[in-house]
Amino acid sequence: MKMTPYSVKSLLATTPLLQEVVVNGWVKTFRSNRFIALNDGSTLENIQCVVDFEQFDEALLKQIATGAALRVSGTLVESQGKGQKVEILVKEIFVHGTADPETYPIQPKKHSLEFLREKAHLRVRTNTFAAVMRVRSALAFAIHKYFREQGFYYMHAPIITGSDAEGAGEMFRVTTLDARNPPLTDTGEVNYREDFFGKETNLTVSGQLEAEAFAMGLGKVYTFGPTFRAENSNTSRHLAEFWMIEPEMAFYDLDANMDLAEDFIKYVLTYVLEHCGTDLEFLEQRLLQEEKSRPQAERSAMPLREKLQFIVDNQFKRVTYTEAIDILKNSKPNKKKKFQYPIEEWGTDLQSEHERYLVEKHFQCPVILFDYPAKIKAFYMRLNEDQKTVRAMDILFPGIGEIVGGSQREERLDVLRQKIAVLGIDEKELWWYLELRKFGTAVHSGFGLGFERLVLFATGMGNIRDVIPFPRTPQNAEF
RNA sequence: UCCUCAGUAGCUCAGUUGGUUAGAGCAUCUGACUGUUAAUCAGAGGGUCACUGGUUCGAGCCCAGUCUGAGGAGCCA
Repeated sequence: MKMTPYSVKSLLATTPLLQEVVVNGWVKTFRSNRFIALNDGSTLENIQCVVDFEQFDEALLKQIATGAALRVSGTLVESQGKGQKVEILVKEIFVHGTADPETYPIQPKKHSLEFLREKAHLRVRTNTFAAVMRVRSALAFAIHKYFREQGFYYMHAPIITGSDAEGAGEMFRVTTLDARNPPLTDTGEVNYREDFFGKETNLTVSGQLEAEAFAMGLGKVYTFGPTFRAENSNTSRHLAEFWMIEPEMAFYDLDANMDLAEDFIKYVLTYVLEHCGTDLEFLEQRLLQEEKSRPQAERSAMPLREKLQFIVDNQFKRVTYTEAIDILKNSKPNKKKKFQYPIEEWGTDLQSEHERYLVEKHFQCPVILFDYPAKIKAFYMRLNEDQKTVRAMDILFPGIGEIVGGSQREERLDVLRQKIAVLGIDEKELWWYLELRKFGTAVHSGFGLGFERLVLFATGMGNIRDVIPFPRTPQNAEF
């Protein structure tokens, strides 16, 4: 008898019953020497497989422990128990592979996220990580779906970059030179002319410059790929390798850019609310349990799904940097000197505590800050008429902080050259970027969205290392 | 990188003012039971108290250094 195996997900939705079925999966628990809870990753829920232990070899039953991989065949019937609608009356069990309970670390109990981080190769077998990774996959799909429906083209920006003027932090060097004995120039410097590319190269910190080039031909494009930052960042919001979505649109000004970013975020959150109900419900309960032990003030204001729905239903508040400074200046914590960095003058960058006050206390919803002082933002952002501010925007989310950073790009060649000169960047490094302004330049805009920060928000998880399969952080590239 | 906190059984954690043989739950093993939902009941095994050095008659507890982890800050997405 050869049958195509069912997924657990499809079995749980199967009617009518009394069919002969085959299913593969891993044992979650084996209760009373009779009930196997089997899961194959297709859904959070398990299929209960009922074994008449008198009919099976004792040696076989001993192999059925948490973590073992099985193929089970039998009859799908209505369950006599209360926890599930259907179950399989088992006729045959094949053990693909055992999992010795003495050494298998994922036992049916609560494990700390820190412990599971050290078992990243096994943690996807837990309910929490399987749910997070299914939501992550759905979000990635929704992103492509959204842009496709909006007439965007997906482009692949290079991972290895030769530009060192991107100004988005420390970079990882890419080289084939012998680290212990590199070729040197007459002046004793490392001679990169002898390196693979004949120049210094790094892993990309942003696909933006290349996306701008493509937007000026394809109109609307987006990148969605890995990004690398060699910053020594040790926080729950930073990774050395992460995934970023960077749309870039010709003929879009900053207002259109903000409209797109807001619509985009709402679309993908709506998608997971509609398609990941079971997983989100589980993650919501998990969060509720976790927060029970915390004081009221530190708990989430809303359950997870309600929070996501709230984001979808409400307009993001749009505030200029100048307005934000006024709000902060007149805020209670500033007057009572509660801020570690008091707001004194226009022109300084906002600290985390200021952003959190605006988002979590003052507006209590996502905030888009725009028109920042030119001197605290990157050289490629478009200068406003006031000559002081640039058309930059950051979207701030409760609990996450900055989830999007974007701008209208400086399309005027003379203005851009002047800014490059002031910053002391060599024009030769950006020759092709400047040519985009020389030939058929146009108003254009774009932004970058940190994918893991989006997953963090959508799943209610607290640490970015728990929403990416195998996190890379300073001093850690295991797996 | 800076600040703060932590490291005790496979896992989660308790361990009093420094005092004799370091405890619990889960997991494991043995037995009982068998329509269970992280099954239950009885018993058993399981420890270099992160590491190195110091103070003391005596250190899991005090001190110094190192390592690892977490939270916050900076950098940013």
